[in-house]
Amino acid sequence: MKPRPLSYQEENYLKAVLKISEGRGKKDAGILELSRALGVKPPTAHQMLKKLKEKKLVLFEKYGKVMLSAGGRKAAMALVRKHRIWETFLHDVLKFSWDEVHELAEYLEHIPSDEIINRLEKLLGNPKFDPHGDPIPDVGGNVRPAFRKTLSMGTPGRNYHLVAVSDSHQSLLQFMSKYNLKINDKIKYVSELGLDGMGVIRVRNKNITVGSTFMHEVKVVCEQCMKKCKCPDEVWCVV
Amino acid sequence: MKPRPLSYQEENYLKAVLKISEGRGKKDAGILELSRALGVKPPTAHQMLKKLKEKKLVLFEKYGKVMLSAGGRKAAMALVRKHRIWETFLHDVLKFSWDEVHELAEYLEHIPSDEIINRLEKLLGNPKFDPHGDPIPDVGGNVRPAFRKTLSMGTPGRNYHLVAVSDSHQSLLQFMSKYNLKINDKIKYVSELGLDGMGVIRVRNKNITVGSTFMHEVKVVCEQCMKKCKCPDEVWCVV
DNA sequence: ATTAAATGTTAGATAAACCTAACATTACAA
DNA sequence: TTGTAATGTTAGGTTTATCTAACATTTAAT
Ligand SMILES: [Mn+2]
Ligand SMILES: [Mn+2]
Ligand SMILES: [Mn+2]
Ligand SMILES: [Mn+2]
Repeated sequence: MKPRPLSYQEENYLKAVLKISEGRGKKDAGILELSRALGVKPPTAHQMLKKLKEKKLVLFEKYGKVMLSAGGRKAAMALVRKHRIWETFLHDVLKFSWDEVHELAEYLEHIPSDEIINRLEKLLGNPKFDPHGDPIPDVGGNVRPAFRKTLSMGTPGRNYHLVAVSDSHQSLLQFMSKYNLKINDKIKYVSELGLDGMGVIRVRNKNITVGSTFMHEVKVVCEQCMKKCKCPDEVWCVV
Repeated sequence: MKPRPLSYQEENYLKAVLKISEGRGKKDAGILELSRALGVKPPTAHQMLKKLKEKKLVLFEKYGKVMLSAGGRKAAMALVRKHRIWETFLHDVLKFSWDEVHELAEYLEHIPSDEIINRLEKLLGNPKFDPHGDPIPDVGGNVRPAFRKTLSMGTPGRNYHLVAVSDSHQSLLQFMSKYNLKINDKIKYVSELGLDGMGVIRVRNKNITVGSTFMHEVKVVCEQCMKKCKCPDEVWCVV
């Protein structure tokens, strides 16, 4: 077995930098955020990031923030592509539920083969989105920009399309299964409750009271924007 | 991500002990053989085997040979099952050729999920053999005993069924593709050439001269034994 | 029975990825 | 503007899996 170009952990760190630095309007990542996301202590993340800087995969100055280099971004995107194609395979072909696929894909994404991924993609009919509604990068690492906001950023009274959910929040995913909420459902943001960030939504003529996690993790696009995005508060999310 | 019960390498060592100790009539494995099979130096293998002995996965006395404990054998068999089911998936569903699947399965076999394997098995129609003709252990880790010998152990003049090939010998697998030789082909062992272990076989009314690797790596069952195995020189192979 | 070759063991070193404890810098709020 | 909280850095240690060099035992051939 030939040595991998990047270690298992190097890949995970690059993916974490991508997720944090390009999430909800941000453009760089701090060591502390990274260490939390990766479940390690700050000095561990710091050491790894210094190594990735040596390898020219990240841009990172002393006491500064971290960004991906072109090469680092390409590697991270390749990982996201693998992750989402595996999730789609597990969901569509092996019939795992959407709260089960993320954890398994965390392992499968590190299998060092682009060819498996390309063949799976074809087998699945070239899907553009994974089971959680997140866009699947193409072979070149490009994602079609996905504009969306969290429900908590929405305006009570308006109609939205539920386009994506957090892929790693098990209990949220199970809550949604229970109420039969799915990607692409039309939902109305009825009202804010003003208590613990809760709110009320209306789906298929039934009101559902949802909690703070739902409000912050579920991503929506407002009806007008389905055709032409122009709301200033909808953010491009890669991950 | 929860810690694995066994590390990636511990799994590989157990599989190597299984392959060597239960291959062609043997019942234990030496440190030197193991180190060669694993591509490490003898002290490395020695150290790991001591650790596996602590964990009660192998039986191993000072200056003695290595055998699997019941627990170690179960873990090793689980790995072989995963390996062969992944190989079958890659071959049957993703259409990889039989010389490509082994290397990829070396990675996939370590994905820590029994459920993926069970669902793949069902998807594939509960196959009993992998693309190289090797038997797939069931959920309990049992393999149906497979009696077979190498062509070099055969008798010139007799008819055989080609039942299995080495899964890791790329050039042999490519040679066989070239001559359109497949699992389950009926072949006649025409003659021994007495030079470099070469021989001549006859398949579909055409003679093919084959080399030493072919003679030693291709496994066959003689026609009579297809129904009832009784040749004393046919050996039970798990791996 | 002796000796040489093959095989196995020990000791000590290294690299990767993690840790804790202590220290340094930056950000921001009073 | 200055002090505290948040964030980042350094130093030094641990574990796992690897290595080399030296030594010990077993096996097999003379
Ligand atoms: Mn995911
Ligand atoms: Mn996803
Ligand atoms: Mn194989
Ligand atoms: Mn095989």
